[in-house]
Amino acid sequence: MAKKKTTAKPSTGKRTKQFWLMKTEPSCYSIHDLANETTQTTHWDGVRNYQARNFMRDDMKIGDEVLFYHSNAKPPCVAGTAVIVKESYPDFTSWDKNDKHYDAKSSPDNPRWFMVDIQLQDIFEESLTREDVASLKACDNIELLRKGSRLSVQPVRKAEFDAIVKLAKKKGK
DNA sequence: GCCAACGTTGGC
DNA sequence: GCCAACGTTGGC
Repeated sequence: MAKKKTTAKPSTGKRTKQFWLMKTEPSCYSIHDLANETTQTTHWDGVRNYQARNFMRDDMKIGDEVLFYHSNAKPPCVAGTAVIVKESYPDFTSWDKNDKHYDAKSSPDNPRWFMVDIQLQDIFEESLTREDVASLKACDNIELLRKGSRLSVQPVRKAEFDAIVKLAKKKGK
């Protein structure tokens, strides 16, 4: 019989809530489309980038909060917030031959791509532009504004999330 | 529409 | 394992 390992750290209490930013092109799927869904919830299908997938598959937990970002918009902006309501499960659109993001290497038996469900939390009265975000001291190092950054699912620091929400409320007045 | 920055693919 | 070629992302 194997001896029990004693090196593992004990699991102590709750995980801290994490924050994310998820990009979508509003011409494809906007925050208003999310608002129009039954229970204002949708599954985040179509991500075909490993780093973004790994964040969804491994790190996103129910209750985590999300900045909802409109890319390729005029102007591109943070449009509101959402919350994770279902943790990762296979992206079934990946084995749908008629889907735009079909991947022959993904199958129900061996899924390659994963997604989560998000629910709308808030639509900002005034969206925040990249310039707005850049004006925040707390966002000096935000991934979104890093040169060359293209990740469609990315972690956000709590201080960044809070500062963005705060500015959105101020701007919306 | 342009194009810089990335990520993936595939020959070698 | 290298890296050129190609396709994609996304701001401007």
